[in-house]
Amino acid sequence: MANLDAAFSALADPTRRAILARLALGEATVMELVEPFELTQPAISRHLKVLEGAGLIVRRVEGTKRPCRLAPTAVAEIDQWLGMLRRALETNYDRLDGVLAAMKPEQ
Amino acid sequence: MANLDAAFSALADPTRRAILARLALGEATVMELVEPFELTQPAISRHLKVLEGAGLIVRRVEGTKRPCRLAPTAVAEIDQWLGMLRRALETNYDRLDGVLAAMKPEQ
DNA sequence: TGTTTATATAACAAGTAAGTTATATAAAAG
DNA sequence: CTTTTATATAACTTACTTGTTATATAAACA
Repeated sequence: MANLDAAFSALADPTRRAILARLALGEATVMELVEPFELTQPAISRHLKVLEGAGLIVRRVEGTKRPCRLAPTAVAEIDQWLGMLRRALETNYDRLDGVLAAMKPEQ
Repeated sequence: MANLDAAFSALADPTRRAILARLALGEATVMELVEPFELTQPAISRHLKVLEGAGLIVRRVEGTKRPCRLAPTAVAEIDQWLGMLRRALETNYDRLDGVLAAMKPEQ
């Protein structure tokens, strides 16, 4: 699961999360993604490269433009891994509930 | 949501994800967490500090030991943020389905 | 009390990340 | 064909990360 490194690492940056949030509203070109940020175009281009490398976005070629949109696969992978933690936390809660329930009568 | 930076960043490291996977099986002390890795104790101690800072684990004091266990809050936060992407991807799929459905008759 | 055990911290080296400016490329427009 | 527009890449700087070894602290034990 080497790709989780890239996916989580990509999501660790607030600019990249903001880009994903923007793409959640629909496709956007590089310049459209540059506009809302106080960053240069090369900086955004590199963020997009990171997101693409992590499988979080895909791009198509449209003349000189490169419209980006969300890709589905990485999120599914992340969800799957987090599911392990979720289940463990639920189990631990159940265990705690059990402990508390067992303690109640004596109190 | 400044904590998402810390949470995703913490999850980006495979050693830290392995530690979390171990803690999903139950509480463990620092030395118990060092054992399965080819890393020194200070390295693991720092990983644990990162995980704690991200709200992914909590520790209690038990004599000279510091048993660690999973903390629930951060995973919930992450899930919440990913929910935004999930919903967007579903919507985009629906949209694509719509487009494909609209195309079918003409083909 | 002196030693061992469990953990944390400091100091440092090497690698990676994220920003910048300058420049390259290639399609579009005139 | 020349210019503009959209994007990518290179070179560089600064800062952070992750590992190491050496050392500190404090509880447990003998």
